[in-house]
Amino acid sequence: MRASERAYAALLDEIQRGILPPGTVLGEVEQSQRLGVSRTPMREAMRRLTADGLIAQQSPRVTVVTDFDADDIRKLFVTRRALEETAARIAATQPDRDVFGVLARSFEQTVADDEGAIDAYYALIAEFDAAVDVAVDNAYLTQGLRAIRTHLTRARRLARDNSARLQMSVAEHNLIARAIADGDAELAAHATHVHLHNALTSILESIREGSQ
Amino acid sequence: MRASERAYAALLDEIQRGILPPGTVLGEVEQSQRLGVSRTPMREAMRRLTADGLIAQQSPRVTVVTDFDADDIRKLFVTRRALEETAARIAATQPDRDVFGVLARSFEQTVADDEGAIDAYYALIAEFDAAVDVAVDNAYLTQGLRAIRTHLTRARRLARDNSARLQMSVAEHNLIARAIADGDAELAAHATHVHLHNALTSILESIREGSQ
DNA sequence: ACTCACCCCAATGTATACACAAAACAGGGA
DNA sequence: TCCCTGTTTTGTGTATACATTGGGGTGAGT
Repeated sequence: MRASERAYAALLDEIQRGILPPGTVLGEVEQSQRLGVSRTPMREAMRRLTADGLIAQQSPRVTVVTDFDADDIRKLFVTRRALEETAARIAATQPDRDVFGVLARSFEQTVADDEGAIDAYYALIAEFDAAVDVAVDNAYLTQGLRAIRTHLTRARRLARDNSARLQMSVAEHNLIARAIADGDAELAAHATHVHLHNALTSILESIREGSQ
Repeated sequence: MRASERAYAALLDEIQRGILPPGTVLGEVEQSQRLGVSRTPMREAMRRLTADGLIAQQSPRVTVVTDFDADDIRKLFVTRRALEETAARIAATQPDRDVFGVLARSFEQTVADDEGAIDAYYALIAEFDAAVDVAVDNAYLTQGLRAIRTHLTRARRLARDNSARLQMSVAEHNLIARAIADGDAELAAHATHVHLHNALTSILESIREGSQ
């Protein structure tokens, strides 16, 4: 693996996990020494993170981890809704819908095991997202969704999901996947809308609780 | 201006204008010598263009200008519709709508001078886009729109606009701006949808004619 | 004549030295 | 004591040298 890529992956992970909290100053020399690469690949990694919006140049000399609060999450979900509703509609309209039938069945089975299945759940979501990316067959849309997901990971961390919400989320995804499999574009879009509304509500509530 | 930025701007412009057509191989050394910068800033510029989707690493050793055909334009407009309808809705919902009233009047006046006003027209569009960016106050949405506009410039070049279409486009923008100014979110969204439909149709037709 | 292996070359990836600029600090004057 | 100015320091921007890897070409062997 290339050094620039290692540096990018490492910083991305640390920002998403909150190990590098918002406002943290990232010096090129400091970070490159810490991660054992030279400045060149570190610069490349930091430019990528800047493009992603995870870090920003506060002034010509100081780069910091960008802020990410409840208001950002609301704005993120506005954009997410626009892209995912469109994606769901397209996925339901195109012919290769069999995968979503399989995914729907997977979601049904996931309902069974309720405890400690968080990782399995997120893995299934990732699989679903990947299937959507293939189905929409649209680099521009996929690119936008990828950006959203990058930030979404930060949001997920701020809000520890409770098991009840997870159960609901699985059921919602099941509905979306089934709607796509059935070729019902309207239902797929509306189910996506509802899912995102519930997810946002749950996240914001979880954050409000956490900050008390 | 920094060297990396000059290189980025130069390559971006050349790709958008078609001076560097799709498939053109871009070697780091070759391009850096041509533009009078060293490899380091040229690499940075090329990485940015890669993130933008304007160039791509075909293999580990060869980077080329990405392809951009009618099908790409269709996919671009699907994504554009999702983002711009959302943006229009938000702009119409928020309080600072006065600018759009001013813009609407500008569009009305632009209808008058029909010949050679292409540059003025595009300048006005850019002003409108900037106003939307401010109005939505959403970095994620703005970021997505920015990416779309980058590619849109390539589409515009493929399709030479005719004066009749320009007249219609101005009228459509006028309606959108007025709808936003009036706080009519639904009309703003639907007018945007119609505008994008017409714009796409016109572009695809223009390309079909050109390839004959 | 065709194929496979080895070598060479060319292009990218990385490290580092130098240039430049901005911010912090210290010193002196008001 | 505060402010202004000059200097020092520190960090980014750029150039270049070195490392590494992948591809192509040439040679020999079958």
